[in-house]
Amino acid sequence: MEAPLGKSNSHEGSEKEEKRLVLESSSLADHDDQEAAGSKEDTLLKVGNGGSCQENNEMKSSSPTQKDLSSSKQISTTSNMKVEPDHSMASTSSSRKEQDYQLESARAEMGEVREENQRLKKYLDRITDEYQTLQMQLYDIQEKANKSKDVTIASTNNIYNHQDEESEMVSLSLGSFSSRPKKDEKNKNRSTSSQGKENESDRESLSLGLDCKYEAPKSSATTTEVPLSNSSPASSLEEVPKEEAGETWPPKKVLKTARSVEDEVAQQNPVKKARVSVRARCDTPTMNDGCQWRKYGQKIAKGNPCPRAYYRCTIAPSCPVRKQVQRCAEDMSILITTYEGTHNHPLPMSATAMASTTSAAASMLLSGSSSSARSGLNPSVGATTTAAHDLHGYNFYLSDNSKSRFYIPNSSLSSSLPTITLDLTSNPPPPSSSSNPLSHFNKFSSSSNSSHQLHPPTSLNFGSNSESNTNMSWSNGFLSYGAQLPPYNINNKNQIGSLSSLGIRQQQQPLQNNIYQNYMHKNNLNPTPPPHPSQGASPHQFQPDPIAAATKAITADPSFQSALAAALSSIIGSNSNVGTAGTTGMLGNNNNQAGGGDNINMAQKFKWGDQFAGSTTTSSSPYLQTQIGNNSTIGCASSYLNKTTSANSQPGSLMFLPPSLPFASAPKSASTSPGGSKLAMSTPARKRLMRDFKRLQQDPPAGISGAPQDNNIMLWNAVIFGPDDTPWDGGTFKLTLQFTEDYPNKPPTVRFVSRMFHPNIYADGSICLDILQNQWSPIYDVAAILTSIQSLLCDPNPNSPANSEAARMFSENKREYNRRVREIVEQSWTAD
DNA sequence: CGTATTTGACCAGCGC
DNA sequence: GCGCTGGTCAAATACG
Repeated sequence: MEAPLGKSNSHEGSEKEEKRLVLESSSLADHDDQEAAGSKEDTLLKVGNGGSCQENNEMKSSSPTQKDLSSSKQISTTSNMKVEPDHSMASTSSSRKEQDYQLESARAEMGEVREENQRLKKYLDRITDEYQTLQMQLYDIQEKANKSKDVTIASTNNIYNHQDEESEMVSLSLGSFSSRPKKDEKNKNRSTSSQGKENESDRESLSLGLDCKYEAPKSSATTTEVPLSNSSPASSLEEVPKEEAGETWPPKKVLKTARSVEDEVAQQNPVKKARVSVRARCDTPTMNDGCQWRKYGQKIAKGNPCPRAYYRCTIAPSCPVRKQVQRCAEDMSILITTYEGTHNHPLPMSATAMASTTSAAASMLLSGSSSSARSGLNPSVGATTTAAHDLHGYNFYLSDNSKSRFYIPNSSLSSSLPTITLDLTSNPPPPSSSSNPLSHFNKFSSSSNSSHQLHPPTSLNFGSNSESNTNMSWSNGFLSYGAQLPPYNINNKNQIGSLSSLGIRQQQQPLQNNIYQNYMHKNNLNPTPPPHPSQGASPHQFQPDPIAAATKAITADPSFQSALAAALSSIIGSNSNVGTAGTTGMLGNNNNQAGGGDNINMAQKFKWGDQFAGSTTTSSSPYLQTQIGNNSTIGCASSYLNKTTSANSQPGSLMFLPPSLPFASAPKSASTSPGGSKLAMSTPARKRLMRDFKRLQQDPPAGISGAPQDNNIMLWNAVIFGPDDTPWDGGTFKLTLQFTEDYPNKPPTVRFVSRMFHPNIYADGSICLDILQNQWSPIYDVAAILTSIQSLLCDPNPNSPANSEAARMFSENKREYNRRVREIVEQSWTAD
């Protein structure tokens, strides 16, 4: 791969043109491209020594990096053209004419390629449309079926299921351009034992996406199929925007109605299942993943003194999804939740994040399996997709029990299903790899001792060439696979797993507490969470004046009334929650009853909430963003999100305390919030902002308040309270956040309205903060932004001053700096 | 009293 | 074939 790349570097211009063309093609083509690229490499290597003529640049454009379905055509063209220079160098105008002719023909070829790309694009669009149509039909059918729960539905169920399967297949085929063959397969298989055949067809469809030549020879009843994964990796990329649009995951989940016996057998057929295991630090018996679960069993598993609990999804009586929950034997603070199966019902908002994540993870697992199977056929490309993966910034690795089966498509053991693990407990890379420049984001790592070691470490960039890719992590993503890393790193206290969009607050809190405790430990502070205005029965006793002043300041400004309204309603409505939060640092909403039924209720209370596919925490804050250690390399102040090891980091007290003034948990407020019908939410950005807003309400970081303006969700007003026990203590600082339709792909423009004196805040209120600029990631939501800014207040970076005076003062005369800050704080009380 | 959880029994798959 | 293990079921129990 490298050699041809190097050779083609001299033709970057033509490459760009070619890439432009290529970008139009579906990402699914990539699999084929890689193989095609491989052959191209050979060609280039053979003929590429003939020097390079400018005239031929266009024709040499078929670099290995290009992605085009019709690259094979170009290969021949390229090779021909590459040979040409040898002649041209030795001859004169006659050969030049020949070159021109070749150039013309090459251009013609490119035109054909463009047309072919267009055709493929249309084909993809059509498939997508069909898929959406099927979705709609499924919804209708399910609604009818639910209304008339009649036994006779059993017969029609087959039809529905078939349609569901088709839908599922379509979704799987979105990336493979193989829906038609699949449908044929379905028809063929309809009359027989549907499950195995379905597997086969699914398998084929998936394999087509990876390697058209691959045939699952042992597939029928022994192939692994991932009900969790309704999306191929490629479609996953596309799904994220859809998910933002609130219709991806639940709809994709097959909406099977009353489960027939066959279906039941099928669903429980281990052959069909893959598992997604989530490791997370959690103090509670189960993670709150937004779903409603019922415990149906408990068992002591071998090698672990902690019992393993078995849960099944009870959102829908027919839902086949089950999960196992068990404490990690090595570290009791880690909860291992293993999901299995596919929800066959729409999910509550709060559950979609985990569901989509596990779905994508399982999808990757499947794709890895497929590719690995294929690798046997074509080892040169097999490694490209066989890997642990990174999704949404989480650590993925293949579990040990999958090491033998993950790569063997015909696994049939229920006890050792293909499993992919999301490690949310810490960063997997060991210290030796911590300096890896790719470690900006959490990476996939294959499990230790697994056969993944067969694949050398490398990286893939998924879709990073597409700005339109709204997938939070793909666009950032390096896929580091084959890394010979331990599956998880429990002991690395400085590395905190990234848990952003899983919607698991229970996971977050312990992690946050870790951050907090780390901070406290580093600073020799009493780990007891500092008091906070809203905490306890007499919250205001601590700082009555600042809070009163803050309230006055806020109320004085009509533009912040929405934020205030939300805050007040949350206070009124969340006393109990705050009370339960107590000193544990847990947020009030965390009901860890094995179900999260409360979440569901809450989600249902949000009438508008169901329109969101992602949970309110799908975009939850990247509190746990892996520390990068690049503070000094960034022009602006580095967010605490990026430097969890910073000794000067923001006290976690505010973050990890029970919610303060801001919305504690107020479903009630949702109906009265600006998030109602007033706010148009037709675009992904708006929908995402609504989710951010809801999350701010449900799970507000302490000391932060924010809300969109009444008639413009793209413009938010926010208030940040100065962190306690800092010179900023008691300050109430107003900000505006101006979002664009590119959000969350692009950061909002954040500006302090209140007058500030801070090394990283310009005179006009704009903020020099890395995550608002070059370190922005779509996983950051409003809460994360505000929390970062809040953290920035007492953790400035004087090396990249936006306010040179403040920076100098901060560095040279801290006393005077603090005095100026206090002035600002006092001004914030009376500011307009 | 309805619902959720617990717990022992049962079953299936796998390895020896 | 037997034992081990994982997974599920369902009666018993606990809880609100």
